[in-house]
Amino acid sequence: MISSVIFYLLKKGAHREPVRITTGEVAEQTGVSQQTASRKLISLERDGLITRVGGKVVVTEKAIGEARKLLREVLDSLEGTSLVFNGKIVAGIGEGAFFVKQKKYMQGFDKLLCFKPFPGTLNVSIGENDIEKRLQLREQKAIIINGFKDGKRTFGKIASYRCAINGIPAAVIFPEMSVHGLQVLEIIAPYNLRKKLSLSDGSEVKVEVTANIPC
Amino acid sequence: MISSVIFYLLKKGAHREPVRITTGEVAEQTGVSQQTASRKLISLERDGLITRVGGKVVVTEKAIGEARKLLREVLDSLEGTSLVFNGKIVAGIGEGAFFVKQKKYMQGFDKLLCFKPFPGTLNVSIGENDIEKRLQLREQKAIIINGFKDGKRTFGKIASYRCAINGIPAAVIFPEMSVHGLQVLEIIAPYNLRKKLSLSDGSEVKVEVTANIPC
DNA sequence: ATTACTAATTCACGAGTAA
DNA sequence: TTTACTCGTGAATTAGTAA
Repeated sequence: MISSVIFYLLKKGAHREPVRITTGEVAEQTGVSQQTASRKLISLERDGLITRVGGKVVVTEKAIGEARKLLREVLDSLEGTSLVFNGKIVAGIGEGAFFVKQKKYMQGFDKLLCFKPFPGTLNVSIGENDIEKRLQLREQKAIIINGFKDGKRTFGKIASYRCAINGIPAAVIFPEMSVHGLQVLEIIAPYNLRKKLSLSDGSEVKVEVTANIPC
Repeated sequence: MISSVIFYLLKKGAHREPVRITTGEVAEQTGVSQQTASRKLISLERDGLITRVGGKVVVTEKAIGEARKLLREVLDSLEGTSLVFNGKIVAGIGEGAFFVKQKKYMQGFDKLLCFKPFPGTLNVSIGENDIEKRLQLREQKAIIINGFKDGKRTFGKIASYRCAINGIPAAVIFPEMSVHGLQVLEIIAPYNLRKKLSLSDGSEVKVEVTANIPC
């Protein structure tokens, strides 16, 4: 478990190289006695979170990974995450509109994204370089629009994130059962974006996705 | 003191609005009993880190500030901080060269920045918009080159950060007793940057400063 | 100087439970 | 349901100290 002792060691740069750190110093900085600091370092070492050689301390990869994950999660929630994609408009097959129009989805969008989308999706093909960012995005906490059943057909849930396309508020959606691969972002907005932004197939657009930010 | 309970609350977005969070939930997520979670929330409330109204929890500004500070510090150390300045070359008064040439400083640069600088400084005037970033930079942990006394004269310490100017490794220095204001960044590098980058007064350059990153 | 053991102590914990 | 009280227990902490 990542403790304040690990945070202190990381602040000291003990993840890059062995750093001379005494138990007394840790004690003072984390508000415990020297003996407790000693015990904590021993137990961190036993748990494989640090290694010690000759009074110098190194934080292990394991601990670095855990710490980074925790910090990222909290900081993303605290400050939001912004990812910018550059892409080009590509033609859809009209399938998007059918899904977006579904009443239950509409209700979900209105409630969770705070707008009623225009019945249609704008497909943006992102560059090779942005695929990595796309994967990063999917690690962010999404706004989930629940799926539902409609007699014969099942409509899966939709993960979404608020975004701005060329500065206009919108949302990027990742339907559970998407027909699109990693290359295409599906965008919905309160209006017909093609008209509003005068877009046609091949137009270049900038999509700035902001995760972990409220309406 | 910022605890894992605060982190959990922040992940839940309890810094933006009151969030319904039960003691049982906190207990489960932080690996303690419901009773302990209850006690911890009570003590957080007593310490003014959270407030509770009708089962909903909000994290106070005080706690948010502390958490942000801690997270930033650790994350900066872990991942380094990168700040990009755009600026223009301006003429110096030759004073920089005199200081940089001092043997003691030279030794310090070589040891801490891992290069022997060309005896001269390149002055980059940054835009209005970048002043804020400059202040941000000075909050980062600097590489400190110690000052010294030379009989009559006192040479103050120099704070420095590694950087890349138009992609070339260099360092930006902030002498304790600088003649420059907030507008000008002083750059040193292993070579004559004016020649190497074919710069003249007024040339536009990009300076990417990377703090908290080793040589 | 620093580390970490043992012994004494405390105070944090979970169980049980009332509201 | 959830919260938070009391109480008994022991794990975690500090003091003292040896190495």
